[in-house]
Amino acid sequence: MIQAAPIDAVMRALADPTRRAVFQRVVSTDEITVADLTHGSGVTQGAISQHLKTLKLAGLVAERPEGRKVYYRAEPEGLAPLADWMNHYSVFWKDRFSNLRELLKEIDHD
Amino acid sequence: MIQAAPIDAVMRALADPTRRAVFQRVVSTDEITVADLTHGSGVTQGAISQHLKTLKLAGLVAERPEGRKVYYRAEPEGLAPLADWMNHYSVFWKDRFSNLRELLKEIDHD
DNA sequence: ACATCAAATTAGCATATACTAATGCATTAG
DNA sequence: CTAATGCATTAGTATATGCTAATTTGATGT
Repeated sequence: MIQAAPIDAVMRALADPTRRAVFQRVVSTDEITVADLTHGSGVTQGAISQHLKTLKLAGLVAERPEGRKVYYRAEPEGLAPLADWMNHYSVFWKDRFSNLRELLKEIDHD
Repeated sequence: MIQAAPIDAVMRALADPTRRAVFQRVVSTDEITVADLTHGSGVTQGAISQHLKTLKLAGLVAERPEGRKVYYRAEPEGLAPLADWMNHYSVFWKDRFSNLRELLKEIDHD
């Protein structure tokens, strides 16, 4: 091990395909319960809870307990370390900026 | 395991801090040999070779053998899967676009 | 030819990780 | 109060991973 920065937690959290899939499902919904995430995930509820814990520690998701359910939502700022890291290599992906360019236009018109 | 896409190889390759450090050193130079990468890395030459192999399989570096040395260089397009993945969540990092905005200006003036 | 050097590969080991099954802990329903 | 529900946590296990030390492979130098 060489460092233990936030980028580390983020990259480790997103390295696992199952966990990345969980994150994507959380992102694609406003809020979603553990039970709903478990359905169709291919793993047990316990595994989902473990993945959510990892994502939470990485700052990628947040929870909102309600009764005996717990709703999870994506945490936008959690991706910041990764965005910053990418930014550092941005000269590399100049050619892939078409979408971003469009996005910037949208932001400008907000 | 749920999938085995290129994003998977890239994320796994960049998940390890030591390997990420190797990549950064490769990026920061035009070309660099295994021996040079080994110096100051804190791990053995064998370990560095292993990390380079992983990075190569992920498409993040390329090699140029010359005599008994092998020069490694960064492979820009290897980051494309990660850039695309980030792009998918771009609505999340709207607020972190200042640098990109500057970069786009530079590109526009090329 | 022989020794040396650079890098890749291998075997072995220790740790980390992803998972399941089982259990624990609140909360709600009857 | 008791049972059931939703989620977290734990123990245990199998596999993956990162590392070292040693060896192999290939190229250069003497």
